[in-house]
Amino acid sequence: MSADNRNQVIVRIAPSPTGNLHVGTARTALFNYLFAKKHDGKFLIRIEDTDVKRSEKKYEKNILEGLEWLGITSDVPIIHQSKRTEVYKKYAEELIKKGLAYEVRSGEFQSGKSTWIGMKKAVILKNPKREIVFTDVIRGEIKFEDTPEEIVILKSDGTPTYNFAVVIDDNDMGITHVIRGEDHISNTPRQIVLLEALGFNRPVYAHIPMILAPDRSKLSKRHGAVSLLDYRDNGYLPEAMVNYLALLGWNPGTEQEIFIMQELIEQFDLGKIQKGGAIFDEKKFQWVNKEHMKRLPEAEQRKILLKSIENEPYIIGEPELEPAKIPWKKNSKERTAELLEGAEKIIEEGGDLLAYAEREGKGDVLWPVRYALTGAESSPDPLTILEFFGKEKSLSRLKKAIIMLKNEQI
RNA sequence: GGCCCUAUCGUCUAUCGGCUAGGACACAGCCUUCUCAAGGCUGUAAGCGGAGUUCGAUUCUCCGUAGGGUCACCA
Repeated sequence: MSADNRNQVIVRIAPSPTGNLHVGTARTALFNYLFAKKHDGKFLIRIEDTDVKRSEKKYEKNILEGLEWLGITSDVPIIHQSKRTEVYKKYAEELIKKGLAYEVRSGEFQSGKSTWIGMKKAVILKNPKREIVFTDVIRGEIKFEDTPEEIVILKSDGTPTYNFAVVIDDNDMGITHVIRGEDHISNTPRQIVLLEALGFNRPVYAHIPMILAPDRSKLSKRHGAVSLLDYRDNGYLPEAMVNYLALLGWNPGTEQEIFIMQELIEQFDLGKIQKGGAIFDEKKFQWVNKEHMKRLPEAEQRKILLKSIENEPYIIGEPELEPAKIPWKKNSKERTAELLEGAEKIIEEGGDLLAYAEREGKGDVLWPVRYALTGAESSPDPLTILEFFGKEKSLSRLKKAIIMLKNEQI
């Protein structure tokens, strides 16, 4: 490990604004954030927007909004690579002067598939093939047989290539630990080549495993919500997302499963990160969300509950009732009709339905009322639905159920 | 295909050579008349294969197998 422990820890998340914030990126950001806070270091956000064709402001906005939703914010103003073009050029010129790099007209560059662009020149670093070895905090020693003989550092349009920009920025910003996705392992040797050419120090590397789809393939749009803010829009708690994401690929070695951010910061340990990829399990995430929900004040829970049923089919459309399902357990249709009529009266008068249910038998009253209102096997409790619908809509649904029961009796 | 990474219940994982392999989610069954969600209890379920090291391997080494990543003037 080459980092100097006396120095303050500085880490970063470096997303490129070419799509919405992905759960994988969010977790990488979280691990960086936890590590920084744990060691009283700094966490910063750098937008890698050197690809002008694919970068869009709306994606940048989405990414920043998603991170903020999770409570992950940059300790310094957000950096944009697109504003640092001159810096990269200067370093490239330096390399040319030292004889380590050379300019080439696009047509002369043979190993790329690209066709010719114009009269501008790209800059390429010369590199003797050699073995590169580095230490990864999570995986130990990683050895690469060789490195490419030519590495493009400046594109013909004057913008830096990814690897070049990363190495320069990480150095200029004093990044001590590069914590990123496993998909960057194969970039590491060429970044080391570049950083050595520039005379920089190596950061400590930690490559965290990927988040996988249920079929162990790469997580993508066809697997449902991979955009982080979709979860927010579906009513999930940011605390739950932080908790679940942290547990995907990491655990403190105890049996604790529910954490708040502060606890994660205290217990986080890079060395305890898993090596293999992990599947994002929607079901377990829901459970984590539920656990966090329980910790909320009741009024808050109720608000979220009401919002979450907004789009249920039984709320939007008319429920289709099955007469046989209206009575509670073994209760008779006649008795159930009576009780529903009783409930109807109470609702009309604005009386206390719960008190009525307690008098007549909770299940016998509450089940048919709830079922009459929703037609669903499971839903929030009838009192909540009642509040949601209001008197008029509730009464009309109750009447339908009563008529249905009576017709059945004949 | 080359290079690289990985491999414990269906899923997330514990185990840092001694295991009757533990927990959680999911699933199944039972209980709970404060409806449903919930809650409680119980149960089913795992060390990829083959060598080696060792008194002893899930744990260490090698080979195989499988999965993943990466091979751009994208990031």
